[in-house]
Amino acid sequence: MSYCDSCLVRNRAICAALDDSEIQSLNAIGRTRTLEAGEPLIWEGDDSLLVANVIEGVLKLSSGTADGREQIVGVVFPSDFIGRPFGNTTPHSVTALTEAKVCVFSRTDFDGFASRHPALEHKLLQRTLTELDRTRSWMLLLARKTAEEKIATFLLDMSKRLAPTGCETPEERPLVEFDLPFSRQQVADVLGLTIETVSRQFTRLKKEGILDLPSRRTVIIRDRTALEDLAG
Amino acid sequence: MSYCDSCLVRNRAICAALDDSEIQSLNAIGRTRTLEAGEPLIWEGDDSLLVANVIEGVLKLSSGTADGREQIVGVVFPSDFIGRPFGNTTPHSVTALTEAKVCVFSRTDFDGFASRHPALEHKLLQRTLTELDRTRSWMLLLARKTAEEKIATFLLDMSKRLAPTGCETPEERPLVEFDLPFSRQQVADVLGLTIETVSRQFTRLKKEGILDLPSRRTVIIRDRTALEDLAG
DNA sequence: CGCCGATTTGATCGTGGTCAACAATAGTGG
DNA sequence: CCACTATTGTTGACCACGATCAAATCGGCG
Repeated sequence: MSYCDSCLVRNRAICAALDDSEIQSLNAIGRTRTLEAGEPLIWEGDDSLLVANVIEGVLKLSSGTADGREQIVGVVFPSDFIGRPFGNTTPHSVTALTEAKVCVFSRTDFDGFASRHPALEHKLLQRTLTELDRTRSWMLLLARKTAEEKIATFLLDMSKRLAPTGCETPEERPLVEFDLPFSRQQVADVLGLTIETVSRQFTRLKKEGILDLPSRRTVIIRDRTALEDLAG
Repeated sequence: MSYCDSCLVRNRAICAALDDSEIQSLNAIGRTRTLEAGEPLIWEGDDSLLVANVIEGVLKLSSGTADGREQIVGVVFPSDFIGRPFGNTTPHSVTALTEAKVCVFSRTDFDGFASRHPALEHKLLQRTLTELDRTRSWMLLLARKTAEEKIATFLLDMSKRLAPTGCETPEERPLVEFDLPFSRQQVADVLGLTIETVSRQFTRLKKEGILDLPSRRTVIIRDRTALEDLAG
């Protein structure tokens, strides 16, 4: 009996490329692991020993300078793939933002398995290409957008990516109300801002009636159109 | 007889995954194209009709906001892959920075070919993973580094990536003198700065004796260690 | 209730952007 | 070959956005 049978992301993660017997063999080399909010899974610069699929929760990929400046370079959600296959070092840290469940593999085991299953590699390639597109778009935001535009873009992005994946794609059903899996500091680290600037922008959007912020992490989008205009 | 036989990047591009007979079939669906400096190959948001390998020259991937702010989100060199396979739209423009030669394929032809040649997809996956790592590192630069650090990092990166690829990897033999394939405006567009700031930083590095700038695009690194210290 | 970390708010500062003038270079045609 | 122009790059003065420093407030938890 395979754990994968009951896996929440069985049909969305790269595993969807595999049939039942193949899933069995993949299951044999993987194991699930639960992480608490704030718990690290991979450290920047470490040997690349692990890869994983996200089953539940949200994790950040981050990178920092020698003198302590930090930047979140990616955020991963259920069904996303984590880690650096076919390479010796992981260039970014991976840390859970919420309580999370991941399905981890030894990198070398996974590399071998992937090499024997082209359909899996194909899924991984598609996923990686999509992630590269998203990352490049984020570069435009980091380099050229104002603080206000950054915040607006970020909130719209989160309202889409946090939406439960049902029959329709998330893009079609963005959330109106959601809890950010980020502290103010982490929002700042995603957008290349400081915590104070993030805070000021949030309160401004609230004052203008575009948002409601009933608790520290809860966001309600009152006027999506206005937010889209601000996103630039 | 295959054109690929004489291809300069035959053993470095993803084509290296293919044997002679496979190269023949790939050759049958591709053609080479020459681009002049400044000539566009793909427009942002267009249907993804083309993919390509870079044979000679340097090209930029760029993205812009509605109101005209531009950001260069990637720079590609000989043997690099261009375009968005397995997807309907190319999210970024591709434009030649120098005179360039590329080997172009219809995206659908390429998709089909790749699906039948897992070794090719594997190479493409590796390349995409590496590019994603590089792009994420660049996010840290865009979001957190000062203008001086950006310029220093950029020049060091170029001194490595413009180095001719011989037996040793480029990383081991960075150039001391090279011609930038970028105008000042384009350097600004890579680093998320303005042309004036770029110009000021260049003259400052020259005054401090770290660089020589004998002509508009020529850079000579006089003190690499100092530059590395500035890169942060 | 009282403590501690997270967040908000306020005051001030500095980097890099903006606007403007000027200089150097490349390109063009007589 | 040189004048003339167009383009690109440099330099200067000033400004604004977001950073920094500092203090107050909120909220969760014992």
